[in-house]
Amino acid sequence: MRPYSQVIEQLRSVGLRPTRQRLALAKILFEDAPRHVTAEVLHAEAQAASVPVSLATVYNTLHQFTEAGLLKEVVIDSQRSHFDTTTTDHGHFYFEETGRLQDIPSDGALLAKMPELPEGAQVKSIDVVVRVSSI
Amino acid sequence: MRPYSQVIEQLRSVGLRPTRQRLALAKILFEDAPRHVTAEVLHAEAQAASVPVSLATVYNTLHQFTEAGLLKEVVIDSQRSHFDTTTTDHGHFYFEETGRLQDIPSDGALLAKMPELPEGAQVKSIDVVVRVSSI
DNA sequence: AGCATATATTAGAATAAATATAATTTATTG
DNA sequence: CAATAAATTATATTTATTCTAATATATGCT
Repeated sequence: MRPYSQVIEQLRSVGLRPTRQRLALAKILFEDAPRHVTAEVLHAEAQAASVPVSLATVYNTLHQFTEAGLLKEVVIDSQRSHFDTTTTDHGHFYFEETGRLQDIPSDGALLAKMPELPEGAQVKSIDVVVRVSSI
Repeated sequence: MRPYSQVIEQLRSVGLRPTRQRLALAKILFEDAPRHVTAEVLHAEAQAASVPVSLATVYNTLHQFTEAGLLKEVVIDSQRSHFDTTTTDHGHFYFEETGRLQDIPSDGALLAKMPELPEGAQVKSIDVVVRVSSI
């Protein structure tokens, strides 16, 4: 069993050293993926798992993992950043009461047709958020 | 010509007094609608139009107008809030280089099918953001 | 292995958007 | 026009995030 070898390889392939902190955060993030985290949540979970990692490193790591294609940033509210271990195209349910995120199966929220793009524009991503209330 | 009477009525109907500041901000917002603003932009435009209004009031007003259904909040990036004078359902193009927002005509980004909702959940809104780059 | 160096991590300071506070001003109602 | 309820304001505060510069760690070379 080489539990980290895959992540180590992925990190190396994007020029990131497999440090103790990055590996520990990767473990938390991916061992029960798919999941969604904020920086604060990930930091708290690291502390709880006795992994001493600073909040600055959590932020750095989330952004580096996102650049490396291991995570995807999900824009849900304008006040905190959310990251998703599922990097393929898909939408999200956002539960307003709890703040919880849930993936929408990829066939469940496709656009009926691609809107006409302004001249010269190139699509970077299509983000779909279905805000739901449980009340 | 009673340029404000419609806004005054709308404010009254939601229990908001038609103050000098609210009317001035409404004028800026709606006289060349449809448009999108952030709090900072609206504040700057008010100053430029010699309407002395504090940033706190701009924030209050944007939220009150949103509650009243005169504006719609658009979540584009996690760091500043955007507001849209168009309150009907529609998506947005977001130009990454310039930060500019552009409405997608309502027939241009409809979901192919409504994703299956979790039990007891009620849809509040469906937000579609197409991030585009001009490079 | 040991050393040099490039890269990471960290605590803490700094920044920026947004909200809260409490005093003052303004709009409404009688 | 007075009473009062609501709104505005300057300022302080909060919160998420980024920056900084010092320290620590990983890597490559011998």
